[in-house]
Amino acid sequence: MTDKVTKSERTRQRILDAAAAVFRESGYANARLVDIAERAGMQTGSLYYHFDSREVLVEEILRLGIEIAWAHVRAAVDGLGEGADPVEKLAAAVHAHTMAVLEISDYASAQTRMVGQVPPELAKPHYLDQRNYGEYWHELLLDVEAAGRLRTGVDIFNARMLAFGAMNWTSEWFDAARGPSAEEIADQTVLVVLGGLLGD
Amino acid sequence: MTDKVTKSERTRQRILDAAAAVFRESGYANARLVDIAERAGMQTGSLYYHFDSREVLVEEILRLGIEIAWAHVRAAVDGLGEGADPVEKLAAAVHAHTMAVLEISDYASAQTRMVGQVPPELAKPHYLDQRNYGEYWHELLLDVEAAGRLRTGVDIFNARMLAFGAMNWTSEWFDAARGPSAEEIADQTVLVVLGGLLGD
DNA sequence: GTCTATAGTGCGATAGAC
DNA sequence: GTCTATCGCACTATAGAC
Repeated sequence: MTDKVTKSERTRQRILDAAAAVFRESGYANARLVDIAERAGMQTGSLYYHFDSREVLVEEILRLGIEIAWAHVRAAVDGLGEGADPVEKLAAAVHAHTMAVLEISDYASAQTRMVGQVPPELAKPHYLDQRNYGEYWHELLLDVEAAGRLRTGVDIFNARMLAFGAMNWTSEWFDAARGPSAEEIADQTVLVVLGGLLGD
Repeated sequence: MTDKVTKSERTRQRILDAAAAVFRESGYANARLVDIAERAGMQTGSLYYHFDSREVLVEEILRLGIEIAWAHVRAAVDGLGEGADPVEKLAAAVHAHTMAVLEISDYASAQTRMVGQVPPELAKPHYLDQRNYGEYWHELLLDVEAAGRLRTGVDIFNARMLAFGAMNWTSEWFDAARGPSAEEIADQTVLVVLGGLLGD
């Protein structure tokens, strides 16, 4: 009847955090369990007390990556209030998603990096998460379209995918040590993506 | 004194083509030499007569991927004539690069897919190719800027990277079997990317 | 040049002590 | 729960026949 988390649960979380960081950094192919274990402060074999396989670790991170990014996006959009301008909502969403990928969450970053690399058996259970998150964005864009602000001739599906490309690719070229900050990149992404999708 | 290519050279080319197709399809991690050999119509061990290792195969494909995409882009841009509008040149470049990635070349597609997945030792020799191609795009954008057509407040480096994101990510969602054709996607990419980078 | 057979290796996974 | 030790597999890579 206490809400204190068990030691096991905390360790499990520590492993997940370590795995997200390692997968973010090394990608799906090059991340080894020994790296994850080391970062979590234990031996490789010990991981198996908490997770059945490398695969379930990957699945969990993919799932949480979308969940966390989505939560940040939704918070930013909802923070504008119910009747906000659809264009402002879209801007908030682009900014929040980009920040989640670049700086806020190793999970979100690892998800975008890994999603195109994992074998089909692992990708398949993840499709539903992607669909749901995509559906959320689809509705943001439908509102923009209904307001007559979508660029003429642009299909709403293509628009979404091109926007995701610009946003998700930022993690490929963002370098925390040099160059523009995450915040700057997120601002620029808003500018360019909205410029691309809106107006005429 | 004949320009007839040797059998060995043709076989080497066949292996490269097979490898580009397999790497494009499966990504760096999941592409096995046995898949490549099978597609090239030989046994795994036979590959080693032509290539010293899997690594050099990957390096070659990364290099050729940029080379081929670049050649298509340059041809499209040059086809407009010397004094063409910088904006038209950019549009031609975006269209050509996207088409190269989506449909024209397994090498170009494999390059964009693998470049973020390969271990650092393999990525490093590839940096120079990326730099040179990036420099070409940088100059295209400088001309757009000089013509006063670049969107106010957009940094030219960020602009380039965001454009590459939109273009390269298309291969993640393009499905030749269903949905919009490569040509349609390339057209839409031109519309959105130019909308994002230009005007105000 | 290509084959078959096999050596070598890196890493995920398991077993059993503590 | 975590450790050490080791198994087993899936590859890459090599050797030698043809």
